[in-house]
Amino acid sequence: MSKGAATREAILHCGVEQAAKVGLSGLTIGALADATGMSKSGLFAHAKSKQELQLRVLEQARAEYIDAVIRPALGAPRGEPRVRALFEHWLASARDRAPGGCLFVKAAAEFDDRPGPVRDQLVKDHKDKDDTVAQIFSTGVAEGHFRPDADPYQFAAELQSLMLGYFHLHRLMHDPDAEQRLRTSFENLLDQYRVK
Amino acid sequence: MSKGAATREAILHCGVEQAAKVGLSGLTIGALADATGMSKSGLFAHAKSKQELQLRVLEQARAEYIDAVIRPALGAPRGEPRVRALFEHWLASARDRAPGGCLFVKAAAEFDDRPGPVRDQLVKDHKDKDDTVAQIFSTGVAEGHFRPDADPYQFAAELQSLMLGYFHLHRLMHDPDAEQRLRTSFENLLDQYRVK
DNA sequence: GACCGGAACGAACGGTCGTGCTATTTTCAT
DNA sequence: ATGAAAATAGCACGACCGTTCGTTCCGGTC
Repeated sequence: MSKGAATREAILHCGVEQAAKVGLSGLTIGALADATGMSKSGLFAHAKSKQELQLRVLEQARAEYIDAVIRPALGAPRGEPRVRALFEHWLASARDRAPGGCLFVKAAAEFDDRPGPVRDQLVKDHKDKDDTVAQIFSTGVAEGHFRPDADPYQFAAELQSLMLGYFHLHRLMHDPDAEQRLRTSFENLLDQYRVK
Repeated sequence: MSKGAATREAILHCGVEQAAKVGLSGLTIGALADATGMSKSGLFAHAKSKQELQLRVLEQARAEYIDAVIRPALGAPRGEPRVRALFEHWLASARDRAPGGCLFVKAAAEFDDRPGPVRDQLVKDHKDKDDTVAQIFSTGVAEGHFRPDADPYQFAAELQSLMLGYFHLHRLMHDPDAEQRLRTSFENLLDQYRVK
């Protein structure tokens, strides 16, 4: 790997970390330069603009999420086990990411009212994730684990809601019961969709 | 009402509006001064610091939330009707607040990793809200509408999750089905807790 | 050894931020 | 009507923002 590519990777890694703490808007060129031990201008040369940097960081976060959550889940057996694997990896990646919560949650709150390329990319990423979750759930329907009349996208939306609630309880409220509450809700959710 | 109190009220009203768009951190003295037709220093004189301004805006938003959601809900008959009233007013205040979503949602995402008075106040406000929701739900248990072994705070957490999910779908994804999905989830939630 | 292209640096720019200080205007009780 | 008090404006500051520019350093090529 060339020198430039290596530092660019380091920059993005630090960028995701910092953005998870202070958001994509709070992400600052100077602070990121300090964190990577570079000069502001040296770092800036790797991204033509701050917006470009935000998009790159978002792309990196997406890749990390896929590696940590989606891909491992797809390794589990089709149907409910795969849905459970998705849940467990999602929860683990959310719980253990310290400090700073999920970058996507923060970015979603930041950009839901700011049109532009960053927002567009964010919407696209979330759509992709919803598609994937819905498709994973569908294998559960095909396997006969879940009711055939279930709406996979309704499930995806409800699972997303639960995760958002968990983030809220865990990161803002520092509620020690956050994980237990999430697990309870998740089991209830599965019960709802399971074939009786 | 004295002149000063009037403008202070106008400032806070504009402040809540602006903070709902760009967040409590994105809230800027200069922009707020422009919005209210004042000079930066003139407006600044009303708040000793930006942090103080953030706290005042938060206080104002809390008051508006109580007026728009909590108080009307408490006017409904005890039990499930009151829970439903809470839900409807909450949804209405979230749906019709345009533009900019719920200030508390944005602020929660912004400050979950920034210790300080603002975060403390935010946690306190959310705790108060959870207490109120749990207590409203409890009247449903007392009335025999909900299962006596139900955990009111689990219900509060799940309702909060649903609202967060709705915000996500509605404000970021612009999903036209957001409200329908929320209503479906809410009915499922009530079913879960209802006495069979 | 001369040369070259990429990588990083330091300094500086224009702009905006929050925040003080000092006038000036406006309000209001007497 | 008048004088004290409150409200607002004007101005300047230091800090930090994203961005640009010229320069330097370093590894590989002829």
